[in-house]
Amino acid sequence: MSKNYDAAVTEARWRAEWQRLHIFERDRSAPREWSFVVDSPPPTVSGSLHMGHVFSYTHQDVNVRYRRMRGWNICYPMGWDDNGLPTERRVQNYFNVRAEPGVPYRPGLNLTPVHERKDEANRQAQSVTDQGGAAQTAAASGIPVLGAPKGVKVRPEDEAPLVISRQNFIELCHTVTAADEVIFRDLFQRLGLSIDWREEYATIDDRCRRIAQRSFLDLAQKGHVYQVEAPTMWDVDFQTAVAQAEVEDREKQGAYHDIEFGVVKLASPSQGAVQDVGQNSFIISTTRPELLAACVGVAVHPEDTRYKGLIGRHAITPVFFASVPIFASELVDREKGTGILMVCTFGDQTDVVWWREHKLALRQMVGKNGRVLPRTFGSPGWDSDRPEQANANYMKLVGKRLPSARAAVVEMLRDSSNSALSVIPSPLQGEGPGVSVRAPLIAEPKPVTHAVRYYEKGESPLEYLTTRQWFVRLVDKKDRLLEMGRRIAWHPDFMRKRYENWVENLNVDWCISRQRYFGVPIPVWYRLNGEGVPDYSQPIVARPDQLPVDPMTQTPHGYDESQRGKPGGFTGEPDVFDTWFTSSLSPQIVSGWGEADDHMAELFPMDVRPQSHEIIRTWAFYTIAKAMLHQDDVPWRNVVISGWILDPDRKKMSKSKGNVVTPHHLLDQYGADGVRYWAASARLGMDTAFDEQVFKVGKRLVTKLFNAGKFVLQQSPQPQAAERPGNHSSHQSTGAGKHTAITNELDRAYIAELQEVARKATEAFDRFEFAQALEFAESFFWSGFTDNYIELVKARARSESDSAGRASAVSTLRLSLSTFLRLFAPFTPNICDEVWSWAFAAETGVPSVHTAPWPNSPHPIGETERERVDAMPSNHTLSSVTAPANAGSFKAACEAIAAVRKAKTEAGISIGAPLSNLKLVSDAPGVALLRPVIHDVESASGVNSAELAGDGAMPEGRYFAQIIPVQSIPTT
RNA sequence: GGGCGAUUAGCUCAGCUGGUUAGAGCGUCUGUUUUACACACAGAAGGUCAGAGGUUCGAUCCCUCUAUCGCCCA
Repeated sequence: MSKNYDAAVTEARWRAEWQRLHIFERDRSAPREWSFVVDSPPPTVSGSLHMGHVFSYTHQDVNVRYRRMRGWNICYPMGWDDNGLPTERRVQNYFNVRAEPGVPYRPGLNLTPVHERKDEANRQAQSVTDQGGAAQTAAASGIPVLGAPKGVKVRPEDEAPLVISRQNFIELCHTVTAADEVIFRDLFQRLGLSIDWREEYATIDDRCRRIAQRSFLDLAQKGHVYQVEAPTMWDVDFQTAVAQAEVEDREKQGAYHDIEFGVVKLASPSQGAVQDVGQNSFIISTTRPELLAACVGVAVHPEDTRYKGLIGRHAITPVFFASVPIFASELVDREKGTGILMVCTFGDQTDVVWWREHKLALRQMVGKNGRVLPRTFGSPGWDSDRPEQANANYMKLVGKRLPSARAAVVEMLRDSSNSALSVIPSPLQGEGPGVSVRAPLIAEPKPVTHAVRYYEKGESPLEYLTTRQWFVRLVDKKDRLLEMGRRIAWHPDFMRKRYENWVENLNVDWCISRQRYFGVPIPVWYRLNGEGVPDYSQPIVARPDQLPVDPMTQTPHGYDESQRGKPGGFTGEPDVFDTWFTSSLSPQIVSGWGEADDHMAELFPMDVRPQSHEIIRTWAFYTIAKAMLHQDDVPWRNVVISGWILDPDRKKMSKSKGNVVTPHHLLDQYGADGVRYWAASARLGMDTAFDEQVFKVGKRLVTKLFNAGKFVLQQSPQPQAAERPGNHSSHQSTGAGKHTAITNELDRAYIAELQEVARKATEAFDRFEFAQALEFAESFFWSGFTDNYIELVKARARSESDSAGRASAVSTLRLSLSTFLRLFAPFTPNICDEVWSWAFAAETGVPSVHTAPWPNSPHPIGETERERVDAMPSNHTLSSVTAPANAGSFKAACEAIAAVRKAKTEAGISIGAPLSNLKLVSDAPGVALLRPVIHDVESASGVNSAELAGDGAMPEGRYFAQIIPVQSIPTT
């Protein structure tokens, strides 16, 4: 035993030891009722590692380690969520490449990452300039290239991206994610997560691809998926559809543009011209003037008296002179803007609803890349009363991105010749151009802050584009989804509400297709007709025995590769699944659903899903949906929600704010145990401000365990025995039965309290409230054990005369240490196993504390566990100790010694100073309680014999100490 | 605008089913080198439990309203 604890060395040793002992490995033959199955959400490895990962993944492990000690057969796998947009983005930036269809595959393509190319260029620059500072500046801003004309700088990231094939691009994605996985695996292992690494998977590997495609086949067979060309939320930068769950609102600065529309006069008023109040124009207020060319209607509230007369008539748009219907809808917000609004293809979700309900025209002016498409007014679907002027105006927009298109439209709106009223015949003003009318933009734009929808990972506002997409039908299954939510126990319970709110508000089906390369392919092909046009109405779905399949490189049954893309042949579906489509299958993946080694019967539904609250509406929701559609069951029985780590100002940590804390320096400084303590001390579901002080507390606990362990094992039950650990066979008994050595009243009373602490910690753990369990164990360890019990029995544990009392004290110290090591093992696994290994491993025959029985296992979960608990020697079993005569004996002794300490402090003498006289005053019951344990109080006080007075009135505290110190202590 | 949560010591947080004088750690102040530990120990100061009403014999806790903060959704 060394003087100080070296966390880094010890933790590395135990990580290796746990692997060697195979203690994290699931017993694959164990029955379902003894198994505890964890559905750990596979992290997205292309994201940055932060303390949030450490936080919530530690929560999982703490619960898992507890359950393992209770004797459950643990299934704790880990996967990596590799596919998706973030990976592609990383690969694009990392190698400066772009994939394009039709580019030939280059086998063995070996690319240097951009930053390495920069380093290389930097080295060359350094050798030329020979100036460190200059080279650094060059590396940051651009570096001179050898052979290039002087002063010309080329940055690798400024070079045009290398265009590569789909297959090469996918290979690069695999390369990058494989490297990312290593980083995550290292962190998780360093944290000491007790994962069964034999079960490691990646959502992009063959097995997961097969299961994801099997999921699609099952949904197709059950009629839950469909394909349709429909307006879908679309990210113009990434050029892909996004699902409702991936959308977030951002408060953005915009402006209301007040634009005057014209009203077409009633052609043949049935009731005469009487009620034509002469309203030949109205003002709409819009934040999206750039969509004016896509205007297909005007909506007003049916009860809005201001516009009632307009319903059923037609409006004329300025600039493009299109005639569009004016209709009534309850969905119009009368308070917003002027209460009358233009309906476009498509400004938002409501436009889509109106387009469907009122059978409006479709004027798609925004392309998939977010630029304005070429269109011709005057052609079918693009009516205009003045096509030449409309087209001249529209030409100024074509090819522009939407922000600059907006500026251009606003300019046109300032031009009075673009007024809608200029084409409306007016009895007063005549008709046609040349009539003096005002500009359609009747006022300067009014700045406004409003919510704009973005893809959560995107930087341009989402557009609604009509594209062909695959969907899973969920909107018609809300009731069943809610029922599934009710069948799951949520911890804390109020988190269920978030799920329910999400389901209740669901209004579009789950769009599962993504226009990406790196992902699981949608396993379908389409027949091509004689003109080579795909027939989307009857997709060819892959056969089960083909999975996993890539329709872009493999062929459907009955076709061969030469027919690809040919008239009468076939074409492969180029799209891949939404990431959630695969990652929502983690319970099925771990259980091997439909695989040769199908373990659904042993592992499904799973016991617990640990996760944080921001993915309730996405990950948890989709996982519940999948289990419902495939297995008609819940995916798990419990969901345990971790909160968030906020920065010290209680703000959400984010890369853009630059307030993200990464874990590695904290692991170096406080050890895995210290970091785990920090994570485990947070209440379930609660967001917590990052506070480095808490790590310090964790490290303190580790040190204290080390020192307490050292002290306890240095005590010998017999005066003559050698002072070394492990030599305690004399009082050791094995198997169930009574602990014969612990006879002293104080010791028994102390053990009774420890037993109560263990019981409370166990109950807290069973509710997944690990922080409470830690709190119970920690406070009693510190104040009950180290500050008081050890101090009270120190003298007796070394007594040369009272051998029974000494044996009792030492046995209690050891049983107590054994108990605490097990209570803390889920939280600080390294130090606990280290101290356990000093003596208890050999003594109990249990090599790791993590496989020792939990100190409070009243109801073993099976025969194996019953045997394991029974095999524990009685000197490691709390329940083997005889109950005390008075339950309060220990507490009384603690209060008495506290009174003595207080008196000593007030007298200004050392806490260890001997006393010549001690009088303890209390009431009669207090004295009676204290009398049986007074000897330990006396020795801890430094007095030979104390006087007990039972007639005192106690203003505060139960005991009051009157002391006379030993006046002069001879110095030695 | 709707939903959920939070507000307790200078800071980070506990506080169970309503029940003596509201707790812990950190920080602060004072003291102690004591043989497991100075990464320790002992003692102390520090609170109108966000505010206002209500229910109750009794409210940090239950109810209503208000304020502030956070998240989610429109």
